[in-house]
Order: sequence, then C-alpha cells, then structure tokens
Amino acid sequence: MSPTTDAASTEVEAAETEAATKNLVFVAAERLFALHGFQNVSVRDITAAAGVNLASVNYHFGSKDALLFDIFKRRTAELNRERAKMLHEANDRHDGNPPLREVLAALLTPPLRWLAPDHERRISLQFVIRARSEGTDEIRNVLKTDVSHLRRFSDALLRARPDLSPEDVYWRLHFTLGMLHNNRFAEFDRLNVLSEGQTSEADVVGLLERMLDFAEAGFNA
Amino acid sequence: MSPTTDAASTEVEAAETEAATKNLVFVAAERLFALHGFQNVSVRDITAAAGVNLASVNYHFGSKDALLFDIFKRRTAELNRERAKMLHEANDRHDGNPPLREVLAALLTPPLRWLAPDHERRISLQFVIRARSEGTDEIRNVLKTDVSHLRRFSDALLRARPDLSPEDVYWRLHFTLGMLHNNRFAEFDRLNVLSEGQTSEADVVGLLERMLDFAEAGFNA
DNA sequence: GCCAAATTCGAACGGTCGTAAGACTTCCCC
DNA sequence: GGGGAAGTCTTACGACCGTTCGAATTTGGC
Repeated sequence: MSPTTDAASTEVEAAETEAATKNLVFVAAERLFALHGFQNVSVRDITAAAGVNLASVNYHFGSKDALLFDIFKRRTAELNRERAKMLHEANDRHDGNPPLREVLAALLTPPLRWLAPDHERRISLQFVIRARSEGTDEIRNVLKTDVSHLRRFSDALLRARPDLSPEDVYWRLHFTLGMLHNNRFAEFDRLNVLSEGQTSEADVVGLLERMLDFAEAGFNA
Repeated sequence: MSPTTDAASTEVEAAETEAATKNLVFVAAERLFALHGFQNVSVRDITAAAGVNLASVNYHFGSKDALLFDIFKRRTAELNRERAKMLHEANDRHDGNPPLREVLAALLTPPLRWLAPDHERRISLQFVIRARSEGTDEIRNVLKTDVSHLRRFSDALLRARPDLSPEDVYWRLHFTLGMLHNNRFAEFDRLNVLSEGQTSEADVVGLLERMLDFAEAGFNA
C-alpha cells in the first residue's frame, strides 16, 4: 500500500494536512455509522473498511465514543456555519428583519443541499440525523445544552412574525425541524413504496421548495 | 414472590390470560427499550428489571430480537387500530369524504393521546418512535413493505384534496409524519431549554391543536 | 546517515453479550 | 396422589466487543 493514495488526497480536508490514516478512519466511520448506526458498527468494521490497523481508532481519537463525537462536532459545525451564513446574508438584504420564508430557507437549505445525490456531504447528513437520536450521552447532552445556534433562528422567526406568541413560534420551529429530521434514506424508501415511485428525493431543489411551502404555510396558520 | 402480583394483574392484557412472567418481561423490555434504546439494553437488564430469570426472554419469546419485534407488532397494531377507527368514524360522518382536518386528526390524535403524562401508553409511544429508526432489519423491512395502513390515509387525503397532485399529497403526508415522529422526550427537553420553559408537552390537547393547525395549513399551501 | 519522536502493527486481555443445556420445581389433569 | 407437561433456575459456552501494550516500523530534523 502506498502511504498516500489518490483517494485519500481527494478526501483530505481543506485546511489541515493531517495524518492520512486519521482521515481514512474518519471517513470510513462516518459512512458506516450513517448506514448502519453507531452500535451496529464495530471498531474492527471501521478499521477494516478504512484499510488501517485496528488500533488506529484509539490512537488517533482516543476511543470509539470520542470518534463519534469528533465526527458529530465537525459536521454539525459545518452545517451550522452554512446556516449562519445564509441567515446573515438574509439579514443584510432586509435590514436585520428578513421575511419568514428567508429565515426558514436559511435553516433548511444547507441540509437539503447536502442531500443531493452527488453531493460530497450526502452521507454526512445521514450521519448527523442518526447521531442526533442514536448518539452517546455526550452528544445528547450537547444537543440539549447548546441551543445557541437554534436561538438565532428562533429570534429571527420571532422578529419575522411579531404577531405570533413566542410559544407558537417555538412549537412551529419544533415542527419544522421534525420535517427536516425525517429525511432519512429509510423514510424516503417507505414514501417511495407508498407513492409507487411518484416521489423522488433526488430532486432536492424541488423538495426544498415543498418543505418551504409547507413550513411557511404552517407558520402562517 | 407471589406468583400473581397486583401489579401484574392490572398490567395484564385484556383478552388472554398469559403467563405472568411473559407480561413482566414484555412491560419491562418496552420501558427499557423506550428509555435507552434497543442496543443499550441487555437481556440481563430486562430480566433484572422484571424480577424474573435470565432465561425467560428466550423461553417466552425465542430471542431478544423476537421480543423487540413482538412489542413493536402489538403496539403498532394498537395504534393503527385506533387510527383506523377514527378514520372510519370520520368517513361515516361525511359520506366517505371527510374533510382534510378530520383525516389528519385521525392520523395524529391516537399517538398524541398516548403522549399524555398519565396515559398508560406514554412509554409505548416512545418505544414505537425509537423502534422505527433504531429497530432490527426485520422491523425496518416491515415498515418499508407494509404501507397498507398508511395508504388508507393517503387515499383519504387524495379524496379530501382532489385539486392537489398526488405527488404533493404524498410529500405533505411525509412532512406530517416527520412532525409526529419528532415527539421524543429528548426533543421536548431541547425545545424546553430553547423556549426557556414556555413550551409544555404536558398539554397534549393543545399540542394536538397546534400540530393540526400547522399540518392543515401546510396541506392548504 | 543517525537518532528520537511519531505512527503502525500484531496480539491479547478483560468484559459483556445472546443463547442454550440440563437439572429442578410447580402446576394441572386424570 | 401420581405423572407429565409447563415453567423456572443455575450455569456456562462461544462469540464479539473496546481497549491496551510492547515491539516493529516509519518519519522528520540535524
């Protein structure tokens, strides 16, 4: 095996030139976790898929739990960075008071973009969705404790619809996030069977429009 | 230990007088699975919580997987029976063409009722939601294959809104189910932190109204 | 080209898991 | 009240798990 394969050099993260092995483990683990769930994937599965030694996970990440947390932190940070950027741009366009639909678009567009069939982060989104509900206690604690990112959106929604009670806004944000987190492969498959092939999640632009239409109308109820 | 405790006689299922041990295992397993997830609960945890022998799970259910599947089958059957009854009654009231909101109510009311703090099936609903995404391959296969119950609702929705394209109806049903499946304890906790205590899931009647308002408006978008 | 640090490797340890075998006890019907 | 079925109990097997250790190897600075 050559120390730096072509696959690794294309997969490498932009900023830092970390050890190739660490990235191989990271990518393989993310994929396997996303496809089969955290508990159903062993360290041996990961290292075998990555083509590295069994001890690599503990050497580079400390433990299997820490590896999961590492992936989760990086991907959620990426996702929230894209969301914050879109929300910031919407604020700039509307003197700090963007309309409802643009706030919702800033929340939903990044993950929906990741969902595109040829998108580099397609599997990452599935990972994040799974880790949210199947993750370790540490992840669950972060989700419950750190709501700072979400608060930016709830604030924007409160400003966009000052006529609504805060209670209504929080619940409707909750509903919207529920719609989003339901975008798992298995759910798409189920929907596809039900609709007998009339629904295609490949058209993520169309799906985003549908979600925005639904959520916006829900907020305006 | 007396062979038939008071707790067991109140927990016993209506129709059949099954072995007390089997019911103890069933109830304990459902609770632990709902609270901690299937993979995080061992057969030893279950039998210890139920106060029965370790071998009881395999003797009465065959295997741990079969136990999970058994609970899942019974609870989803109960849930779908209640839903079908409500849909049937709505059909009777409106000559087979109930309005949109009543169809959605038939879909959402049973699980929301189960969510009430003092409801006997509160933990069962959490179990079902978890089993949907964390279950075994067998459960996942049933979910994907058997959409007959869901089809009754998609048909009713198509009839209630014949102006909408089937594609729209299927997607909006998908969104509505996403809202519903997001009703996990952890998500309520998160929302409660975000809203600083302004949201209370204890008021399930109010929550049902909120969900119906949101979903109905989404369908009418 | 050498040495120390970083990394990789093979191997194994301690633990937990689901499951099964076999002895034992309880229950029920004749 | 005797006998067979149903249920319970103890015990342990075999498999897989995450993690660790010490040796071997590679890497990078001088």
